[in-house]
Amino acid sequence: MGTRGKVTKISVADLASELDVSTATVSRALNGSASVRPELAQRIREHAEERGYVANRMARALSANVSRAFVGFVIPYVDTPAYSSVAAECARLMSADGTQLILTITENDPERELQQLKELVASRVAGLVISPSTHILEPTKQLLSNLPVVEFHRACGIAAPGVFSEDEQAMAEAVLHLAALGHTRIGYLGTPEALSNGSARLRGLRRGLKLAGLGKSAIAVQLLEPTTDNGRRGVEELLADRRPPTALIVGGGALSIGAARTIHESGRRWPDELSLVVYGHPSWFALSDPPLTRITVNYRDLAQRAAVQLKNLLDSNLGARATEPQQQFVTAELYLAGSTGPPPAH
Amino acid sequence: MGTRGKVTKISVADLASELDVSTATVSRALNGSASVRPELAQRIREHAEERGYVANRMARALSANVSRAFVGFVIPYVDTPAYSSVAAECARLMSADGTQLILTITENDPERELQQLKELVASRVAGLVISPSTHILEPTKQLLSNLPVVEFHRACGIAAPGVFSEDEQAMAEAVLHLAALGHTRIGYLGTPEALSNGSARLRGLRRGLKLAGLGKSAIAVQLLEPTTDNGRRGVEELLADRRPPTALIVGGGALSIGAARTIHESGRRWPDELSLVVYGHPSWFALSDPPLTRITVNYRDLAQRAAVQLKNLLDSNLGARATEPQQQFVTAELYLAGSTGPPPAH
DNA sequence: CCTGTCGATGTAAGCGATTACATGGACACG
DNA sequence: CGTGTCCATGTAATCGCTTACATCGACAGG
Repeated sequence: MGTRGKVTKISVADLASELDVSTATVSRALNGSASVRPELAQRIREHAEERGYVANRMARALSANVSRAFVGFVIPYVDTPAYSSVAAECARLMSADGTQLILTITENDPERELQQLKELVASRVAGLVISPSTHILEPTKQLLSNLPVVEFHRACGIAAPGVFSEDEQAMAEAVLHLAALGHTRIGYLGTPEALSNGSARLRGLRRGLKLAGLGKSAIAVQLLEPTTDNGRRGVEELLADRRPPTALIVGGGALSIGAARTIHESGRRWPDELSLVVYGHPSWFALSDPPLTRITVNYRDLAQRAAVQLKNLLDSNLGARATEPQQQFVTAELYLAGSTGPPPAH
Repeated sequence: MGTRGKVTKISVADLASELDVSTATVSRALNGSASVRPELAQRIREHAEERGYVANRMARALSANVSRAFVGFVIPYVDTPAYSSVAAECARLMSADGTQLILTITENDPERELQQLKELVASRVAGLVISPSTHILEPTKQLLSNLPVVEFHRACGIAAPGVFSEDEQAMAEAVLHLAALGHTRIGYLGTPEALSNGSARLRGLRRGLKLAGLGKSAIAVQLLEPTTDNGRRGVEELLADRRPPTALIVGGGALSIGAARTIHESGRRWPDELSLVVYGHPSWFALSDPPLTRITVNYRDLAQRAAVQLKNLLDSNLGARATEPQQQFVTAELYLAGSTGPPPAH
C-alpha cells in the first residue's frame, strides 16, 4: 500500500561509479576533510544530495572503530517527572553533537539492567548515563568499569563520576522545621535504602532528629517501592498507629501522589490536622491546595551536569582529558508552602 | 582514575584463533544456527562467556544489511506525562525483541525533526514511531515514505499506519455536558490546530456546540503553544472579556497546569464560580481538590498499539505480512468529577 | 633536461560480523 | 575396495565506510 518503494540504499561506491571517481575521493569530499579539488568536492556533494545519499552510521562506526554515534541512557523509569525531565535534557544536549540517545528502562530489575547493558555494549555506545537499579550484579559492575560512565541519582560503587541530588541536608531541614513547629511524632514514608538515594534521605532524617533533640522513637518509618498504591498503603499504615504521627514526610516518585490523595480522601486537612512535606518534582503538586511544602531538586540542572560530565569523559578518553571527572551534588531545597503547621492542639 | 583499563574489545577472530577454529565456526556456534558439533559449540560459548565477548551489533547489522537493532522514537517532548508514558511502554515492548529505542526530541521544530530523521536513517533504524511536529517539510516526507513508520498522536499525510487518540467525541461530550448544566458562554484554551491533535479537538468543540444548539459566539477560543506560562496567559485573556465565560475547557500538555493554578490563585473556586474541564494525563491532576472533570486517554494502550503496529510492519516488510497496517483510534473519555457545575446564578 | 616536491586521486586493506561455497573425512552401499 | 552422501569445518567474499599508501602529473630549481 501507499508509495513505499523498496529502496536499496545507495553507497559511496554507487556515487563513485556514477561520477567516475574513486570511493576514497567521495568519502573525502563528503567529510570535507582532506585535499579534494574544491570544484570536484562541490560536484560530489551536490550529486550525493540529489540522490538522497545518507551515510551508513554503522559502517562508519565500524570503520572508525570508535565513535560517538550513541550513548546509553539507563534508568528505572521514564514516566516519572524526575527521570523524564533528565532524559529530555540529556537527549537535547547530546544531539547537539550528533550523538543519539538509546533509552533503556530497567524498572529497578538488576537482571534487566544487566541484559540491557550488554546490548548497549553490543551497540558500542560511546558511554552511558545510568541511574543504577537496586542491587548491582557483579557482571554489571564488570561491564560498567570498562566504559565511560556517569552515574546519576544513585551511586553504585564503581569509580566513576556522578551527579547526585543532595537530599540529606534538605531532609534534615524538614525534620527541624517540623520539630520547630512543635511536632514530636513524625512519620516518614520513603523508598527502600537500596533504591534511588533512599539512604541519603534516611541519613538526613536521622541527623534532623538528632539536631532537633528528638529521640529515635519520635519517628515511624515505612519504606516501600515508589508506586502510587504503596503511597496509599504506607500512609494508612503510618496513620493506623495508636498514637499516629502529627506530621508526615513522604518521598519518592509516585509515593507522594498516593499519599497525598489518601490523606485528602480520609478527610484530614493539612496543615490543620496533619502536616505534610513531600519530596519530588514540582509538576506533580502544581494543583494541590494549599500548595504543598516540598523538597525539590532542579532536575534540569542535574541533567545538564550529567551530560557535561559525560562529554568531558568522552573527550578525555579520546586523549584530550578536559576537566577532572568528579562527583557533583545538586542541592535539594525545602520550600515552605501551606501544608505544614503546628500540630493540632488536643 | 580507577580501574578503567583500555579494553580492546575482542572479536570472533580472536576467539577463533584462541580456540584454533575458524571464525565461521565461532559465528555459527554463537548463533546456535547451523551444524556445529555440540560439544565444540559448548566449548566456544563457554570461552566467549569467559572472555567477556560481546558481539558488535554494528558489524552484525552491516553484514546482515537489515536488522532490528534500532527503532527511532521521535516526539516533540518527553518530559510531559503523555509522551513519557508512551516512550516507557514502547521501550519496554521493543526491548523484549532486543530492539533498542533511539529517543529524539523535536520540540515541534520541523528543522530539527528533519535533521534527526536523517540521523536515524543514517543509523539504519528498522523503523520508527513518530509524533510529527507542526509542519512537515517536504524532504521529511520523502524520508518517511521510505521507512516503516507508525504515526502516533498526530497524522502527517503519509500513507502509514497510525495510532491516534480520538478526542473529537469526548470534546463534543464536554461541550454538551457544560451546555446541559446551563452554560452558554464557554472558553476554550488549547493548542494550535497544527499541533498534536489540536484540530480534532476543535472539530469536537464545534460539533458539540452545534449539537447543543449553541451558536459560534457561545465560545471564545485561545490557541497557544502548550506551556505552563501560556496556560496562565490564555486563561487571563479569556477571563478578561467583558462577559467572561462561565466554563472553561483547557487542553494540551502543560496548558492545564498553568490554567488551573491561575484560576485558583485568582480566588475563583470551581465549580461554584467557574466550571473547568481539563484535558490530559491524570497524574498531573491527581492532587487537585476537588478533583477535576477531565478528558483523558489510556496512554498505555496507545503505546502498546503503536508498538504492536510497528512490529507488524517490520514483520511484513520482511515478507511475512502479518496483519494489515491500519489507523487505530484510542478513545478519549470524559470523566465527570467535581469541577463542573451549573453557572453562577447572577 | 633531470629530478624532487607537492597536491589530487586512485588502490586496497582493514573494521567485525555473516554466509555461500569449498573441502575433507566418515560411513554406507554395491 | 571404489564412490556417493552427508556432516563438520574452513576459506574467503561481502556489507559500507575510512584511510594508509601508492601513483601520477605539474611545476620549480638546478
